[in-house]
Amino acid sequence: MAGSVNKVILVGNLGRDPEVRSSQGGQKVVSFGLATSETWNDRASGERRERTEWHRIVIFNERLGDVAERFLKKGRKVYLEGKLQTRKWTDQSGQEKYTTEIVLDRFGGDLVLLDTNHNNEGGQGREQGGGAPAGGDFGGMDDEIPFAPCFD
Amino acid sequence: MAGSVNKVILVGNLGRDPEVRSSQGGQKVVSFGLATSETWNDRASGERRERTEWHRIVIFNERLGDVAERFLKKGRKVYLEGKLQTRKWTDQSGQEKYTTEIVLDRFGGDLVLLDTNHNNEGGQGREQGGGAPAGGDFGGMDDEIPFAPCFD
Amino acid sequence: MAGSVNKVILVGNLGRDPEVRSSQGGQKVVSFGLATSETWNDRASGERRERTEWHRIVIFNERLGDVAERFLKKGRKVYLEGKLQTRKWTDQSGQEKYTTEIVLDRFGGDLVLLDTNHNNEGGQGREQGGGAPAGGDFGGMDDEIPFAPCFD
Amino acid sequence: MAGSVNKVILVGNLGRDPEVRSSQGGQKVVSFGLATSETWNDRASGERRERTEWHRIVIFNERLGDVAERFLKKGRKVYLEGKLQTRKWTDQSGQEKYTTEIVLDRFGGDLVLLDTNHNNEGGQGREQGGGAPAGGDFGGMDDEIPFAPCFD
DNA sequence: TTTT
DNA sequence: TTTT
Repeated sequence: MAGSVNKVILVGNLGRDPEVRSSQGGQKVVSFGLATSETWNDRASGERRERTEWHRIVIFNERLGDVAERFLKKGRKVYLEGKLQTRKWTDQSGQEKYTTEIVLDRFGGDLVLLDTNHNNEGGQGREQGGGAPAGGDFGGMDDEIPFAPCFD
Repeated sequence: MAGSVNKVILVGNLGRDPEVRSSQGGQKVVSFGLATSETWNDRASGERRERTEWHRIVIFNERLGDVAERFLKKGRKVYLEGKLQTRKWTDQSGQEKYTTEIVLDRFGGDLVLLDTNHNNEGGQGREQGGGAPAGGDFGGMDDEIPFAPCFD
Repeated sequence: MAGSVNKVILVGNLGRDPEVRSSQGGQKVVSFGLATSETWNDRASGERRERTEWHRIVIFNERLGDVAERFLKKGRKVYLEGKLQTRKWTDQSGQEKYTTEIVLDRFGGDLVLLDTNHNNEGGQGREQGGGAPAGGDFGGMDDEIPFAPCFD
Repeated sequence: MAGSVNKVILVGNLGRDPEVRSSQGGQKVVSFGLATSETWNDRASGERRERTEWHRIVIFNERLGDVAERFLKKGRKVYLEGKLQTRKWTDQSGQEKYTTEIVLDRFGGDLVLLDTNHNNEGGQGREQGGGAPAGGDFGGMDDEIPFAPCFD
């Protein structure tokens, strides 16, 4: 189809430790559920509302699967890039069902750990705080750059 | 869950003309199926392979719904940004089913037409589409999936 | 130009506290430098290398500017969505210069705080750990969903 | 800085045919200017306004460079994914300057052609472009900007 | 420089 | 159902 894009970008938290399995071809496959949530004020009642969305993540990509297996744990926050894929399957009663997953495979995908200072259950293993980058100016860029004008 | 992101970016082609309905609240809702495809060379056979993925798009956003209703037609290519949302519903036999949709609502979403010079076979710049098929089953997905409810 | 997209997605750390100013129109404008970094193994030497990139962020969007002013601090990690914009300006010696910024304005942009448990310098104000979502299954999705097959 | 993301997503049109050069290491490098534009209604006057933004694209990625060299031409519309990178260079008068580019390299990037049926004025499906202008000044930006060095 |  |  000459040019299409299928991309999902998520930042969320793992609901459980990842599951690691092997595909038919002996390839490692890592999967987990990832939660995102959004909050808003209900228009009618004015009440604060929240909705959590669960996403099925499936990693066929070798390198990213290794990262996931080693570093991802229940509760950790992660940035993730993949593609949408819907599979058909048949349940025990013979019913056809569809499941949509976010897939990271050899053709694409990305995985970035966002909370390296994650305290474990035990509480020790705390890493040093803050992700403050060294330096901290505008990267050596000219300080005399004038204030950004306002368009419109 | 302080800080999550749920974003889908698609470039694909509409399988049919959009369907326009009204939600319980009288709000316009526009929906359609969008196809993306990827091609690759099979590792074993070396053959060229292709896989088409169908996405259910649901637009609650007023402005984008208007754009979709007026300009989107079967076959047109579009860039689209939304969020993933999975709904549970019950079919006629009482079976619970889940459907994942890409939602554009008042909290976000984007829609960009990519082929404004859409020429048909005839070539004379006629906007195509014709008798928009009443159906709209979204890629073989169950046709009895109920109308997407409106959140908020 | 019938259909274009200009989008930047960054996850990085603030180099300094945000600066807050007012535009000509009395509108609040918040700006800061954001650092991203990438690491890789040098092909020749095999050494681990790192490169930090600094981005100039400018927020014209009212709501997001408020969020930035109240919650963003030096060192904090943030997910951010904006567009690229290059401005021409003239320095004191009359030289023309160009600066590229990531702009969040009333037409778009997003800002998500990623480290709510950020320890401040003083160390107090620590919030409770972990962003582990409640529940933690695949969101009520059917547990009998079979293992994802491997494509290709 | 444990975990950062630097991603640019653009859909735009090439201002000229791509330039192809070789880096110090003999690697092919393809570059071009890409235009995006946005239109809006001015709040005060109500007038329709348009702003075009020019982006410098630099492709170090071998596979994508080949695609760009073979298929991209002046005027073509393309979806493109890369990362932001700002380079410092010194002009002939010894002035330090900075240039921000969107880079696609071996670590990432994507390129999708969006108008394969690109018809020229003549209409007979001829790929356009003609005598690719030797210039290539990227949106009025300084023509003396030196060739982008190759990292790694 | 593109495009509508 | 689209598209090449």
